[in-house]
Amino acid sequence: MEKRDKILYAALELFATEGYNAVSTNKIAKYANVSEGLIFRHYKNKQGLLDAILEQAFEKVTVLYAHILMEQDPKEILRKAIVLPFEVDESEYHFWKLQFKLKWELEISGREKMQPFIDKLEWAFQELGYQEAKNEAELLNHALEGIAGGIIKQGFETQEPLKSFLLKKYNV
Amino acid sequence: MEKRDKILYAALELFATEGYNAVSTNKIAKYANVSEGLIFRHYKNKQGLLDAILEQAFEKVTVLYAHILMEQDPKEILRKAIVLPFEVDESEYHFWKLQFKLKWELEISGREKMQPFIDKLEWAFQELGYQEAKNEAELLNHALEGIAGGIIKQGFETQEPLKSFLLKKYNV
DNA sequence: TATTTTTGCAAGTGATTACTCACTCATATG
DNA sequence: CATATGAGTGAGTAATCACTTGCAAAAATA
Repeated sequence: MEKRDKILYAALELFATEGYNAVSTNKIAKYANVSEGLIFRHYKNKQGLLDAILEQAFEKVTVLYAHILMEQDPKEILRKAIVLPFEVDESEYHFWKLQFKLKWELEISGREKMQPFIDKLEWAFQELGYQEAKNEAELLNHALEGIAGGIIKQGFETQEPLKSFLLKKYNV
Repeated sequence: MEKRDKILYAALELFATEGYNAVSTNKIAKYANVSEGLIFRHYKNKQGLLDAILEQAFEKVTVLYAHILMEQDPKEILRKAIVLPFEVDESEYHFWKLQFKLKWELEISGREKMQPFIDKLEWAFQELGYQEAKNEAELLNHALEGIAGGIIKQGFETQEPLKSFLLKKYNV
């Protein structure tokens, strides 16, 4: 692995576990086994390093949601949406944790990227004859975000019962 | 207001808006119109200042949940729980935002304090004849946390429709 | 092979960090 | 009045912060 990437992944892991402001560039360098100056040769500054990480994260999110956004069967949309948080690859765990952390630490909303997903949920609920499709979509999204957060903070198993429960509830 | 309290409220506001690690004691002192040294006369260190804030926050949370924990009518429990996020006093806004921020920035769970509330929800669902009371309680809790977070980040109005929607959904 | 470009490091930079110290002042108590 | 005490300050402290510089080795290009 190139040192440039070692820096990025070290920063990702540290940012995700300790937070952006709590991690110094010196710490990143030591964790990546690299001189501190090299960070600034490859990235403009600390913020630029974070931007590079978020860009990669954005790609991963895009891929993850792609299957759902392409799906045409409303029931299948709901099923895939519910199952989604439970099928996040462990190797991408840090990316997800960082999303949640930054959402609050730096007030990076992430809402814009989610909107197409929520819209698709709304459409699915509409197709299935739900009266208040929009509210149903917002509510399910809240629940799924809560589940994802629960998985990140307390582990997989704690949220597992909610998966089958939701699948049953929405009959998918 | 005593300077000791001015420090506390200045720190609360700054921590809530910018985050714990992003705010220096120098900044707090200037914001509170106080010498930096005074912070450390009244509080052991920066962490001690945060602890004092959280202690006050804990009392507020306790009061807020007290009404629900004392309630005996299951329907009324659900109704009060759903309405709760919408009735947070604006003067306590910073306390709430700080809770969410610290939950992720410093990984302070807050789960322990919530557990009696979730248990009460479960009991209410059980009384109302719901099959999977525990899952219903966890799900509603996730939704309500999502709504509270939405109120804090995007404002009251954005979540308003979900209130009446939930009240209707649970028939309370 | 000669020359340029990229990659990398060690040792810096000034600014900022959390925190301490020596001290003054106001009030209270004997 | 004399003295003890706690509130308050402003100038420090060493450590750490994000970031820069000078220079060498390596790699790519000619």
